[in-house]
Amino acid sequence: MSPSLERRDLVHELRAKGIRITPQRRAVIEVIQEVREHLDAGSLLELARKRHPRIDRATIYRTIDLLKKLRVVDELDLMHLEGEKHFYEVKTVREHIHLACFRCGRIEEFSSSLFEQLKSEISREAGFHIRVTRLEVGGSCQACAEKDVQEGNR
Amino acid sequence: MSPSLERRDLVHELRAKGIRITPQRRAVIEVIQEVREHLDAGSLLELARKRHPRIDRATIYRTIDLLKKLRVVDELDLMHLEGEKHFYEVKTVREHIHLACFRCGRIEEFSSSLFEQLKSEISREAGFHIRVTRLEVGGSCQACAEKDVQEGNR
DNA sequence: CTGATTGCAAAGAATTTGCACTGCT
DNA sequence: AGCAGTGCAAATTCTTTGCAATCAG
Repeated sequence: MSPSLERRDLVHELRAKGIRITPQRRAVIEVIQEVREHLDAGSLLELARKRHPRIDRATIYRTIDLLKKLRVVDELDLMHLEGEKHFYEVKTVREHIHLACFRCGRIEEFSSSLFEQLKSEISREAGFHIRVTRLEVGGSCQACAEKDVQEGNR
Repeated sequence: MSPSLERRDLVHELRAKGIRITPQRRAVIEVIQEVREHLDAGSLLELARKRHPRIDRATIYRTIDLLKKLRVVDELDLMHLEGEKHFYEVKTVREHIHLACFRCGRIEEFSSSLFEQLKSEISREAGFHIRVTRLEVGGSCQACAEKDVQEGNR
């Protein structure tokens, strides 16, 4: 129920920026901050409704849009493991990579200084001003890779 | 009109694998091989119809699926610059990164040995067996980054 | 010949929009 | 009080599916 320690208090942060905080927005923001899994719009709606029962789908999407524009959340596709939904997570200090297992569906997170180096290289060599990056990797997680071998898949 | 030199002849490659080559599939494959831009299902349909006028939307999607499963094409989101379409490209020897400019919409490609190193690191350290990766970067391309500064955006 | 592939039409999933009403600051 | 934000319902966009007819090998 309490926000994880390493995460900032988004509600205050946004209010300080002059963003209007409605109960609906508060509900969405709290859910997205407190739930560790990656949420799609549907589950976000479901969870936000526990706090603010009359909240509508449209408000969820509008709030997500707002948070994306403010750059406080990242949008993920997670390799479209389950349809074409998008998933959302609060931006972390260090960006991380998502490893999606096609076999068991688990999502692992991975971060690496090589990724940071790669991003600097991109800015430097392509003269590209990076606002957001998304690195998704699909394949088999360790456990499933072993099963693949046993079963002769690969 | 002629396929670019560095690309293999997919039709023969697939037939060798026992894949049935229909005129519809041939049309889709030829288009995807010959056109340099990233195509979404809609433009793929339009272009494939020039070769095989009665081809249907469903066949496009089914063929894309087939090619994805055979791992001869990659699916891209290109940062959802224009809606939620997906884009397709024939897999290249070396995977590359797509840089999407939010301002002018241009897509640049970038490849780097750091990316290859990062992928090895992921397999090694996470024990993850990588099948496909997608690295997309959004921001401002060189030209637009300059305009951003001039206009005080940033 | 025969099962894989296709076109068609309809359904489905995710997201967006127009508009009158509500409520934050 | 004023205007940004909301709920509702309908619309849009992209993709998938069921089924009878067709065709590649």
